Amino acid sequence: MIIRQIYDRLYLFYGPQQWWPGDSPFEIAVGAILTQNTNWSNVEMAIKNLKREKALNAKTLHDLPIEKLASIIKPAGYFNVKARRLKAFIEFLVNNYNSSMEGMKEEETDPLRENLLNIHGIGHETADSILLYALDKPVFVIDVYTKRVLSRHGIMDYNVNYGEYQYLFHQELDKDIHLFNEYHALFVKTGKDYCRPKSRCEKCPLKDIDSK
DNA sequence: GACCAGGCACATC
DNA sequence: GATGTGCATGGT
Repeated sequence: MIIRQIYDRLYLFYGPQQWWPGDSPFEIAVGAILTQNTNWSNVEMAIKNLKREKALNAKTLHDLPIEKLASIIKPAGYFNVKARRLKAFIEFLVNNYNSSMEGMKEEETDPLRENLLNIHGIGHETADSILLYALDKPVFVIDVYTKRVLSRHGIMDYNVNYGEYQYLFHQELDKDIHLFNEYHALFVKTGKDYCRPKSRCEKCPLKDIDSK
């Protein structure tokens, strides 16, 4: 099918993307919140600051005043909002899993996803990024690039909701975490290179792909 | 100086 | 249920 074809085409064109950039499941979860509507290079600065302050762990972050946390993550933008969101996630991790991502990893995917979505500041994409990239759960992550690429090629309307986009990938692909990992990363890559709002389709590896 | 970036919650209609 | 708005930094 076309979903598999697109993956093969992108993988051949770009090769493996080796996501998620991060040293630990905890760092990946923090990065998932920090990167909301934000360029990754800004997130890297914020994470570097957290490491410099030796604050990239649940216990330290839990005790850190929120104003202090906001100032540390400033380069990531929306720092007041994100400080609150990080605090909410840490609270969940401390209260339910004794501060350990390993404990979270033991959970069944579906109920865990529901619980993540109930945390303030964690929506579908952030929850799924944490599930796939930090916890090795076979959940496909949908983002603005995924929607842009599929809608550009007439595969699905841009305004269709998150769940329907995700359902398409879950139907068409084996539940393979390596495949899901690479595919999402490849969407981001090709989205940045060739699927911007101001179209740059001439050299796009998917330019002859059409659902019709 | 405008535009964009690996979203989400909340207000309003 | 759909649509609009605030949040903010750093790179191009």
